[in-house]
Amino acid sequence: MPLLRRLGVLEQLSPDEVLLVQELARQPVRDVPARAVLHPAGQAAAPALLLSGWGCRARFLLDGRRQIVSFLLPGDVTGQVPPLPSPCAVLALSPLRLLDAAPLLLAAAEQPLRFPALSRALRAAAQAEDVLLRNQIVRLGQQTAYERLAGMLAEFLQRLRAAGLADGDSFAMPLTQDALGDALGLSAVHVNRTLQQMRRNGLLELRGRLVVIRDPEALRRLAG
Amino acid sequence: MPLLRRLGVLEQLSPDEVLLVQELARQPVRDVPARAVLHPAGQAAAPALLLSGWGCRARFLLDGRRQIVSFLLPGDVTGQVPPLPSPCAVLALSPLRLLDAAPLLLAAAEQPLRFPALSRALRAAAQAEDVLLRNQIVRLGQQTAYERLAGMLAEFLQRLRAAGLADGDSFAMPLTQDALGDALGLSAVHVNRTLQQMRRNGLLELRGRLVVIRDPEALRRLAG
DNA sequence: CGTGAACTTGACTTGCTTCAAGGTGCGTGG
DNA sequence: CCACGCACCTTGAAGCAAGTCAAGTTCACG
Repeated sequence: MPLLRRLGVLEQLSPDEVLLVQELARQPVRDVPARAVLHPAGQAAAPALLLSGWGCRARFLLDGRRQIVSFLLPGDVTGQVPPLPSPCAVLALSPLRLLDAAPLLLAAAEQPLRFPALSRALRAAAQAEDVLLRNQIVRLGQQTAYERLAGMLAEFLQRLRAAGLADGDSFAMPLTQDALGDALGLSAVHVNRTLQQMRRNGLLELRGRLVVIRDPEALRRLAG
Repeated sequence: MPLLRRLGVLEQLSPDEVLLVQELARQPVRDVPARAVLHPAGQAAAPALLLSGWGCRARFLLDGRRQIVSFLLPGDVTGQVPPLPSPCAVLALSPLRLLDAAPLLLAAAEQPLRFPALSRALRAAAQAEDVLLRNQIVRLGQQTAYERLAGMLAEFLQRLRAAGLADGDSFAMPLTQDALGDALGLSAVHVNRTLQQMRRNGLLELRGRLVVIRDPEALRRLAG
């Protein structure tokens, strides 16, 4: 379970916390097909824990342009208690398996002393999300298509590793080039050409949805 | 005082909170010249309350490119307790007057029941900052130079109004076109040309540092 | 098989950058 | 008081990264 992995890596869970998480695991799982809208922009959302699949937070302009603000990967938690309306829609980019995260968030918010590792881990996750937002701003503002893509892929590798979902330097990426473009402020055509250039330069290989990073060092250098 | 104004607008202060704020106002003010580095990237920062002047959070790439991640306007609070290292540097874009914000943040964090309006206001401010980050991502990812500039100026107007620093539809903007460019992912030259086009289109007037918005409606429409 | 979504490739266009050369306002020191 | 330097703004010309349009190709799936 990616969340356990992520929390466990960060902190040692207390017995009470282990119980809470085990109880969570017995909750019913919610399945959602690719392309589903988990909730539209401007609505308050029930918090959810992503077990598997990739989603995103996105904003739409009046003329249909779409900006993917951030990606949601397995182990991520979306929303908060109490739920607040957000200007971002949440979309499923692949089939998703979700768990209600309200018990988790409530426990951490209302009894931080009883669930110390959990609440610290959740605060750290929120902090990390903030850093990713700022990284995204740097990418979009200053970097070339080549650098943006490198940075994004490096970020995926790092996040999936933390969730135990990377196999060495490779991982499954259930994204269309269109979605990548909408996140990176590029056209899908240009994403395509840039990926090809990276393959030609020996940075990576693509086998269907599988991304194999051949030169992680260069990737990180490009990302800055 | 911009902070009082912003907090007061949002919430009614309790007597205890009024006392705390009055005590703060008796603290020594820290003055900082334009172009100063309040603290470099990667260092933990003491939290500060900005009384006057404009600053920014910025990140630098190895080759010198600079991305201004967010602007700090009067009434804004930077940093947290306990201080945490951040990948962003904090810079003064004009002369600044600062106050130590540690007492404020500590009070809100440790005695939320005694300072309810204050802690709610600070949470709301953090939330608002988050929204601005996402807006910035949409701007950089999807919008043209013209739209980006419109959105940024609309945001300035709105934020300065909340701080009581806008005079109708005009405000003082102590920014170079270079700084605007570094925030919007544009060259200073292009910021210049775009501003001229806005003037020609009757969107705004510039008189030195004074920005006079002539058509706030159009500005907001462009921003999306 | 057929159908649609995603990926690929080529030709052309464009928004923005870069480079370069002034112009302007202002503080500072002779 | 003037001259100098410096930071900032303005304008023109040329180049380029990325977008758009359009025509396939590949592949998964019913």
